[in-house]
Amino acid sequence: MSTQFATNRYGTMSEGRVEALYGKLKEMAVNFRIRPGERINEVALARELDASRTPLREALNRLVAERLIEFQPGKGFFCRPLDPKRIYELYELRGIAEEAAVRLACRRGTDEDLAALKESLYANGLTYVGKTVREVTTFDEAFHVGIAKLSGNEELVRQLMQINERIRFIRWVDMALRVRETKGEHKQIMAALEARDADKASSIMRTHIAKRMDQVVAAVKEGYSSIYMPGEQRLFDQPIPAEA
Amino acid sequence: MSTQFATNRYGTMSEGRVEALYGKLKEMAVNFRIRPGERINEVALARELDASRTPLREALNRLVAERLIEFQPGKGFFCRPLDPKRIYELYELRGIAEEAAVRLACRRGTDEDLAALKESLYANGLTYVGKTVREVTTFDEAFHVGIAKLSGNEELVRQLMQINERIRFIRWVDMALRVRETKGEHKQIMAALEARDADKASSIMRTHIAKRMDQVVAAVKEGYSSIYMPGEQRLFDQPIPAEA
DNA sequence: GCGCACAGAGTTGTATACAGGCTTGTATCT
DNA sequence: AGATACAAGCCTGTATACAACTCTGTGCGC
Repeated sequence: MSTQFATNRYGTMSEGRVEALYGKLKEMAVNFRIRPGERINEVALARELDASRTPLREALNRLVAERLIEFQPGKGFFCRPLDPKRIYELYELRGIAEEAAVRLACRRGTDEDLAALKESLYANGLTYVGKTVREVTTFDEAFHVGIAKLSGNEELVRQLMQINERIRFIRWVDMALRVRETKGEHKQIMAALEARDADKASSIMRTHIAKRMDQVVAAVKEGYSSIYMPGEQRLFDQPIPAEA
Repeated sequence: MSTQFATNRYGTMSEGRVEALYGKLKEMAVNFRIRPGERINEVALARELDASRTPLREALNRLVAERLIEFQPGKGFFCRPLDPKRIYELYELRGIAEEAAVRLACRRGTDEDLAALKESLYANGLTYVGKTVREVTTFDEAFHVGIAKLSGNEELVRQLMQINERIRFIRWVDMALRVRETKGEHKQIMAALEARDADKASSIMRTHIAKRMDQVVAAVKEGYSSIYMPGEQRLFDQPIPAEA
């Protein structure tokens, strides 16, 4: 055999066409490459993604179940809207999941696990200057998911990741405003984890997440026109300047 | 117009074909009408449900995203297996969600809400004798979901319902063994709610759920042959006898 | 007897066609 | 001018066809 990974008929290795489309579409929906509430034209999208409508619709249906896409019988598929109430609820849910996760992590994470997490925190989080908002948010999410993984509960991890996908766009806005606070808070959480202090860890976690909720929701409420720039999302791709 | 609800081309009212199939399939998957791990034959299933493969597959894809059905590219769709670890994790996740829900319910539920919940508890829960396991489990779920609704967080409610679907089959087993304890525990939770005692309510909730986890998981581990009767699920449909 | 190769049937994967709604723009009427 | 009815075009919904792949069972060689 010439290559380690043979490609099958889909051109990918062992991943079905539907899964590939699903991945691309998820990225589009998460990032609001499709505008909030916008109707999806299946034929156009199929052409754009170089696929046929059948697998496209199958992938879209998965996203409907994940609530990244909405569906109205007879009307078709739509991008989910940016709804303040929903975002508030998702932040709250995220808080619930993360608080529980960090408690479980205190109890179940091995010392090696904690060391590895700390390592990655310091490796990734040494500085945010020069990184883009997207990058910093990726690190942030990875840290939180890393904690959740220490809980040992894969379903909890999956649920957290699913919530994250649904609010990631908003978290960019969030992060663009308050990058500078996260690093310190992460260190605090890490310290509480190392001390195996579940109460302290979860309480820091709670305020860490709650702090962000209100102002973000307020921003969305005021009309997302200010935070949602159709087409242009360059803000999130610009490097963060050094402190003033 | 003759009838209040006109039927459209799908034979249902304003519900698309995919949604109808989705509903039927969900029922089949939740109840393990399809056996755990069993491969699904699309043509046969389509004929059985009197549909074509295209919408059937769309519905199945939604269930894949909800983890009630699994999918392997090139192989097809399978019923999810009965996996002890997963069930343990889902029970744990359920505990997390319900604990948070009852805390929020203490804070946000109005007195009228609580009164209505209590009403339904006493209306439904006066006695379990003569009811089937399925019926009792339905009431039980309704009570718990009722609490979650008082949290005001629809996403939390939805998440709880989704977890419930994934463990409902197991909860029948559970319930068949310990119906007699639930009523009292529900009354205790209700009392703590009325006293607006979030700590007490959540702690009762925790033990209420945790109590069930271990033995259920043990039962699944021993091989689900004992709890899963292929074809026959009559146990769950038999009336519960009076106490010995 | 055991293993392997191969053939055939069966099943999945996807493109496509067509029917039926939905949407939108226009023209007409009030 | 504004509202409404209508018609044309567009888009969705699903059936079906066909290609590609998987699985099973048989027969052959060892």
